[in-house]
Amino acid sequence: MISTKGRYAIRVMIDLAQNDDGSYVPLKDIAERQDLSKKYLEIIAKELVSGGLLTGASGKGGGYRLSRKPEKYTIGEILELMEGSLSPVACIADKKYKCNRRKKCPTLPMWQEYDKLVHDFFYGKKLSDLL
Amino acid sequence: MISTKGRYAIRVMIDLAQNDDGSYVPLKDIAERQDLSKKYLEIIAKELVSGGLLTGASGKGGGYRLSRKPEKYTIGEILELMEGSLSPVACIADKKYKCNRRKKCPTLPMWQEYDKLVHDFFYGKKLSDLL
DNA sequence: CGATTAACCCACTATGTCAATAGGTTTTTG
DNA sequence: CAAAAACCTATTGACATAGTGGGTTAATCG
Repeated sequence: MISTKGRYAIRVMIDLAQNDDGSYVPLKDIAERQDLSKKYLEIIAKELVSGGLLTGASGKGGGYRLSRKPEKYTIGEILELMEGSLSPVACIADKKYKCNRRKKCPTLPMWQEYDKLVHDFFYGKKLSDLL
Repeated sequence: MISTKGRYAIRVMIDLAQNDDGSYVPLKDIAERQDLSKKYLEIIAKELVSGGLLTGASGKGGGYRLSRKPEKYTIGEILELMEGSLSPVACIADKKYKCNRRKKCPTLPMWQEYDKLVHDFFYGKKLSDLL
Protein backbone atom coordinates (compact mmCIF):
# COMPACT_ATOMS: atom_id res chain seq x y z
CA MET A 1 0.00 0.00 0.00
CA ILE A 2 1.21 3.45 -0.87
CA SER A 3 0.71 5.70 2.17
CA THR A 4 -0.90 9.12 2.18
CA LYS A 5 2.53 10.61 2.63
CA GLY A 6 3.68 9.30 -0.70
CA ARG A 7 0.44 10.19 -2.43
CA TYR A 8 0.26 13.67 -0.95
CA ALA A 9 3.87 14.27 -1.94
CA ILE A 10 3.00 13.56 -5.54
CA ARG A 11 0.06 15.92 -5.33
CA VAL A 12 2.27 18.63 -3.88
CA MET A 13 4.73 18.16 -6.71
CA ILE A 14 1.95 18.31 -9.29
CA ASP A 15 0.48 21.39 -7.66
CA LEU A 16 3.85 23.10 -7.73
CA ALA A 17 4.34 22.18 -11.37
CA GLN A 18 0.94 23.53 -12.29
CA ASN A 19 1.33 26.74 -10.34
CA ASP A 20 4.88 27.57 -11.23
CA ASP A 21 5.18 31.22 -12.16
CA GLY A 22 8.79 31.53 -11.16
CA SER A 23 8.08 32.62 -7.60
CA TYR A 24 7.79 30.51 -4.48
CA VAL A 25 4.45 28.94 -3.64
CA PRO A 26 3.48 28.99 0.05
CA LEU A 27 2.22 25.77 1.59
CA LYS A 28 -0.96 27.53 2.64
CA ASP A 29 -2.01 27.86 -0.99
CA ILE A 30 -1.22 24.26 -1.79
CA ALA A 31 -3.06 23.02 1.27
CA GLU A 32 -6.14 24.99 0.30
CA ARG A 33 -6.12 23.94 -3.33
CA GLN A 34 -5.50 20.32 -2.50
CA ASP A 35 -7.70 20.33 0.57
CA LEU A 36 -5.01 18.84 2.77
CA SER A 37 -3.77 19.75 6.24
CA LYS A 38 -1.10 22.42 5.97
CA LYS A 39 0.56 21.10 9.09
CA TYR A 40 0.91 17.64 7.67
CA LEU A 41 2.18 19.00 4.38
CA GLU A 42 4.93 20.75 6.29
CA ILE A 43 6.37 17.40 7.23
CA ILE A 44 6.12 16.18 3.67
CA ALA A 45 7.57 19.33 2.13
CA LYS A 46 10.45 19.25 4.56
CA GLU A 47 11.36 15.75 3.45
CA LEU A 48 11.06 16.73 -0.18
CA VAL A 49 13.48 19.60 0.45
CA SER A 50 16.00 17.46 2.31
CA GLY A 51 15.75 14.93 -0.49
CA GLY A 52 16.63 17.64 -2.99
CA LEU A 53 13.33 17.53 -4.85
CA LEU A 54 12.10 20.91 -3.70
CA THR A 55 13.66 24.21 -2.80
CA GLY A 56 12.24 26.03 0.20
CA ALA A 57 12.45 29.71 1.06
CA SER A 58 11.57 31.17 4.41
CA GLY A 59 10.05 34.55 5.13
CA LYS A 60 7.57 36.72 3.36
CA GLY A 61 7.32 35.87 -0.30
CA GLY A 62 8.75 32.49 0.49
CA GLY A 63 7.38 29.03 -0.03
CA TYR A 64 8.40 26.09 -2.15
CA ARG A 65 9.47 25.58 -5.74
CA LEU A 66 10.45 22.61 -7.86
CA SER A 67 14.20 22.39 -8.08
CA ARG A 68 14.05 20.86 -11.57
CA LYS A 69 11.69 20.75 -14.50
CA PRO A 70 8.72 18.37 -14.14
CA GLU A 71 10.09 16.01 -16.79
CA LYS A 72 13.24 15.58 -14.74
CA TYR A 73 11.43 13.86 -11.87
CA THR A 74 10.36 10.26 -11.78
CA ILE A 75 7.44 9.19 -9.64
CA GLY A 76 9.70 6.43 -8.37
CA GLU A 77 12.14 8.78 -6.74
CA ILE A 78 9.35 10.74 -5.10
CA LEU A 79 7.75 7.62 -3.70
CA GLU A 80 11.00 6.04 -2.67
CA LEU A 81 11.98 9.16 -0.76
CA MET A 82 8.67 9.29 1.09
CA GLU A 83 8.05 5.58 1.62
CA GLY A 84 11.61 4.61 2.38
CA SER A 85 11.50 1.78 -0.09
CA LEU A 86 9.29 0.51 -2.86
CA SER A 87 10.28 -3.10 -2.30
CA PRO A 88 7.42 -5.46 -1.58
CA VAL A 89 9.02 -7.75 0.98
CA ALA A 90 11.41 -7.33 3.87
CA CYS A 91 14.07 -9.64 2.48
CA ILE A 92 14.53 -7.32 -0.50
CA ALA A 93 13.71 -3.95 1.04
CA ASP A 94 16.00 -4.35 4.01
CA LYS A 95 19.64 -4.91 3.12
CA LYS A 96 20.39 -6.05 6.64
CA TYR A 97 17.56 -8.56 6.69
CA LYS A 98 19.09 -11.94 7.35
CA CYS A 99 17.38 -15.06 6.14
CA ASN A 100 19.21 -18.36 6.15
CA ARG A 101 16.68 -19.84 3.77
CA ARG A 102 17.63 -17.35 1.13
CA LYS A 103 19.60 -19.78 -1.00
CA LYS A 104 16.83 -22.29 -1.32
CA CYS A 105 13.83 -19.98 -0.93
CA PRO A 106 11.30 -20.95 -3.58
CA THR A 107 9.55 -17.59 -3.45
CA LEU A 108 12.50 -15.23 -3.61
CA PRO A 109 12.73 -15.18 -7.43
CA MET A 110 9.09 -14.14 -7.60
CA TRP A 111 9.62 -11.28 -5.15
CA GLN A 112 12.65 -10.14 -7.08
CA GLU A 113 10.72 -10.22 -10.31
CA TYR A 114 7.90 -8.30 -8.68
CA ASP A 115 10.31 -5.80 -7.20
CA LYS A 116 11.73 -5.08 -10.63
CA LEU A 117 8.26 -4.71 -12.10
CA VAL A 118 7.26 -2.15 -9.50
CA HIS A 119 10.55 -0.32 -9.71
CA ASP A 120 10.43 -0.09 -13.49
CA PHE A 121 6.84 1.07 -13.45
CA PHE A 122 7.37 3.99 -11.10
CA TYR A 123 10.78 4.98 -12.38
CA GLY A 124 9.35 4.94 -15.87
CA LYS A 125 6.73 7.51 -14.98
CA LYS A 126 7.69 11.17 -14.99
CA LEU A 127 6.06 13.92 -12.99
CA SER A 128 5.27 15.63 -16.28
CA ASP A 129 3.24 12.58 -17.31
CA LEU A 130 0.69 13.45 -14.62
CA LEU A 131 0.07 17.08 -15.54
CA MET B 1 4.46 -4.40 1.35
CA ILE B 2 3.37 -8.00 1.43
CA SER B 3 2.94 -9.04 5.05
CA THR B 4 4.32 -12.18 6.66
CA LYS B 5 0.82 -13.57 6.66
CA GLY B 6 0.67 -13.55 2.88
CA ARG B 7 4.19 -14.83 2.50
CA TYR B 8 3.79 -17.57 5.10
CA ALA B 9 0.55 -18.63 3.43
CA ILE B 10 2.39 -19.16 0.18
CA ARG B 11 5.04 -21.17 1.98
CA VAL B 12 2.38 -23.31 3.61
CA MET B 13 0.80 -23.98 0.25
CA ILE B 14 4.16 -24.85 -1.28
CA ASP B 15 4.98 -27.12 1.64
CA LEU B 16 1.67 -28.90 1.26
CA ALA B 17 2.22 -29.31 -2.46
CA GLN B 18 5.66 -30.75 -1.89
CA ASN B 19 4.58 -33.11 0.86
CA ASP B 20 1.38 -34.34 -0.61
CA ASP B 21 1.13 -38.11 -0.26
CA GLY B 22 -2.63 -38.21 -0.21
CA SER B 23 -2.97 -37.96 3.55
CA TYR B 24 -3.40 -34.90 5.71
CA VAL B 25 -0.34 -33.00 6.81
CA PRO B 26 -0.38 -31.72 10.41
CA LEU B 27 0.59 -28.12 11.03
CA LYS B 28 3.27 -29.26 13.44
CA ASP B 29 5.22 -30.78 10.56
CA ILE B 30 4.86 -27.72 8.38
CA ALA B 31 5.89 -25.42 11.21
CA GLU B 32 9.01 -27.48 11.83
CA ARG B 33 10.01 -27.76 8.20
CA GLN B 34 9.40 -24.08 7.54
CA ASP B 35 10.71 -22.95 10.90
CA LEU B 36 7.60 -20.90 11.63
CA SER B 37 5.44 -20.62 14.73
CA LYS B 38 2.78 -23.33 14.69
CA LYS B 39 0.44 -21.10 16.62
CA TYR B 40 0.68 -18.36 14.06
CA LEU B 41 0.26 -20.81 11.22
CA GLU B 42 -3.01 -21.92 12.80
CA ILE B 43 -4.47 -18.51 12.08
CA ILE B 44 -3.20 -18.59 8.53
CA ALA B 45 -4.35 -22.13 7.85
CA LYS B 46 -7.77 -21.35 9.24
CA GLU B 47 -8.18 -18.50 6.78
CA LEU B 48 -6.97 -20.64 3.93
CA VAL B 49 -9.61 -23.21 4.84
CA SER B 50 -12.42 -20.69 5.10
CA GLY B 51 -11.31 -19.28 1.77
CA GLY B 52 -11.61 -22.70 0.22
CA LEU B 53 -7.94 -23.10 -0.61
CA LEU B 54 -7.25 -25.81 1.92
CA THR B 55 -9.16 -28.67 3.45
CA GLY B 56 -8.70 -29.27 7.14
CA ALA B 57 -9.34 -32.40 9.16
CA SER B 58 -9.47 -32.51 12.93
CA GLY B 59 -8.43 -35.37 15.16
CA LYS B 60 -5.67 -37.89 15.01
CA GLY B 61 -4.37 -38.39 11.51
CA GLY B 62 -5.79 -35.02 10.63
CA GLY B 63 -4.11 -31.92 9.28
CA TYR B 64 -4.35 -29.96 6.09
CA ARG B 65 -4.42 -30.75 2.41
CA LEU B 66 -4.62 -28.78 -0.79
CA SER B 67 -8.15 -28.82 -2.08
CA ARG B 68 -7.00 -28.58 -5.70
CA LYS B 69 -3.94 -29.36 -7.73
CA PRO B 70 -1.06 -26.88 -7.44
CA GLU B 71 -1.55 -25.63 -10.99
CA LYS B 72 -5.11 -24.67 -10.16
CA TYR B 73 -4.03 -22.01 -7.68
CA THR B 74 -2.86 -18.54 -8.54
CA ILE B 75 -0.56 -16.67 -6.19
CA GLY B 76 -2.92 -13.74 -6.59
CA GLU B 77 -5.84 -15.50 -4.98
CA ILE B 78 -3.70 -16.65 -2.08
CA LEU B 79 -2.35 -13.17 -1.46
CA GLU B 80 -5.68 -11.47 -1.95
CA LEU B 81 -7.28 -13.79 0.58
CA MET B 82 -4.61 -13.13 3.16
CA GLU B 83 -3.96 -9.46 2.58
CA GLY B 84 -7.54 -8.44 1.98
CA SER B 85 -6.63 -6.62 -1.19
CA LEU B 86 -3.71 -6.27 -3.51
CA SER B 87 -4.65 -2.74 -4.47
CA PRO B 88 -1.98 -0.14 -3.82
CA VAL B 89 -4.13 2.79 -2.72
CA ALA B 90 -7.25 3.25 -0.62
CA CYS B 91 -9.31 4.82 -3.38
CA ILE B 92 -9.04 1.61 -5.41
CA ALA B 93 -8.84 -1.01 -2.66
CA ASP B 94 -11.83 0.25 -0.74
CA LYS B 95 -15.06 0.32 -2.72
CA LYS B 96 -16.67 2.54 -0.13
CA TYR B 97 -13.85 5.03 -0.18
CA LYS B 98 -15.30 8.36 -1.10
CA CYS B 99 -13.21 10.99 -2.81
CA ASN B 100 -14.83 13.97 -4.41
CA ARG B 101 -11.70 14.69 -6.39
CA ARG B 102 -12.01 11.43 -8.18
CA LYS B 103 -13.21 12.87 -11.46
CA LYS B 104 -10.33 15.26 -11.85
CA CYS B 105 -7.68 13.38 -9.89
CA PRO B 106 -4.47 13.50 -11.93
CA THR B 107 -2.98 10.49 -10.19
CA LEU B 108 -5.88 8.05 -10.34
CA PRO B 109 -5.07 6.72 -13.82
CA MET B 110 -1.58 5.86 -12.65
CA TRP B 111 -2.88 3.98 -9.63
CA GLN B 112 -5.34 2.11 -11.78
CA GLU B 113 -2.60 1.19 -14.20
CA TYR B 114 -0.42 0.06 -11.34
CA ASP B 115 -3.24 -1.91 -9.81
CA LYS B 116 -3.73 -3.80 -13.05
CA LEU B 117 -0.01 -4.47 -13.34
CA VAL B 118 0.13 -5.97 -9.85
CA HIS B 119 -3.06 -7.91 -10.31
CA ASP B 120 -1.95 -9.39 -13.62
CA PHE B 121 1.44 -10.30 -12.22
CA PHE B 122 0.17 -12.28 -9.26
CA TYR B 123 -2.82 -13.81 -10.98
CA GLY B 124 -0.50 -14.89 -13.77
CA LYS B 125 1.63 -16.90 -11.36
CA LYS B 126 0.55 -20.37 -10.39
CA LEU B 127 1.44 -22.19 -7.21
CA SER B 128 2.98 -24.89 -9.38
CA ASP B 129 5.38 -22.30 -10.79
CA LEU B 130 7.06 -22.09 -7.40
CA LEU B 131 7.72 -25.77 -6.82
C1' DC C 1 12.65 49.06 12.99
C1' DG C 2 8.67 46.27 13.40
C1' DA C 3 4.81 43.74 11.63
C1' DT C 4 3.81 40.09 8.73
C1' DT C 5 4.45 35.93 6.42
C1' DA C 6 6.56 32.08 5.65
C1' DA C 7 9.46 27.90 6.45
C1' DC C 8 11.66 25.26 9.98
C1' DC C 9 11.90 22.43 14.24
C1' DC C 10 10.57 19.37 18.14
C1' DA C 11 7.43 16.95 20.58
C1' DC C 12 3.30 14.48 21.22
C1' DT C 13 -0.87 11.48 20.36
C1' DA C 14 -4.65 8.69 18.87
C1' DT C 15 -5.64 4.93 16.09
C1' DG C 16 -4.79 0.89 13.87
C1' DT C 17 -2.25 -3.05 12.09
C1' DC C 18 1.13 -6.66 12.47
C1' DA C 19 2.91 -10.63 14.29
C1' DA C 20 2.39 -13.26 17.14
C1' DT C 21 1.17 -15.82 22.01
C1' DA C 22 -1.92 -18.11 25.49
C1' DG C 23 -5.08 -21.22 26.84
C1' DG C 24 -8.84 -23.76 26.20
C1' DT C 25 -12.59 -26.79 23.39
C1' DT C 26 -13.96 -29.93 20.01
C1' DT C 27 -13.17 -33.64 16.77
C1' DT C 28 -11.29 -37.92 15.22
C1' DT C 29 -8.70 -42.11 15.35
C1' DG C 30 -6.64 -46.33 17.53
C1' DC D 1 -10.20 -43.51 27.02
C1' DA D 2 -5.85 -41.39 25.45
C1' DA D 3 -3.54 -39.07 22.02
C1' DA D 4 -3.27 -35.85 18.29
C1' DA D 5 -4.95 -32.74 15.70
C1' DA D 6 -7.79 -28.73 14.21
C1' DC D 7 -10.66 -25.11 15.89
C1' DC D 8 -11.93 -20.96 18.77
C1' DT D 9 -11.53 -16.64 21.59
C1' DA D 10 -8.90 -13.35 23.62
C1' DT D 11 -4.92 -10.65 24.48
C1' DT D 12 -0.47 -8.41 23.85
C1' DG D 13 3.69 -5.68 22.60
C1' DA D 14 5.73 -3.21 19.17
C1' DC D 15 5.53 -0.29 15.48
C1' DA D 16 3.69 2.68 11.73
C1' DT D 17 0.40 5.97 10.14
C1' DA D 18 -1.67 10.26 10.00
C1' DG D 19 -1.84 13.66 11.84
C1' DT D 20 -1.84 18.02 15.76
C1' DG D 21 0.30 21.69 18.72
C1' DG D 22 3.25 25.17 19.84
C1' DG D 23 7.02 27.56 19.20
C1' DT D 24 11.57 29.63 16.63
C1' DT D 25 14.01 31.49 12.86
C1' DA D 26 14.27 33.86 8.44
C1' DA D 27 13.01 37.19 5.00
C1' DT D 28 10.41 40.99 3.15
C1' DC D 29 7.75 45.28 3.12
C1' DG D 30 6.20 49.60 4.83
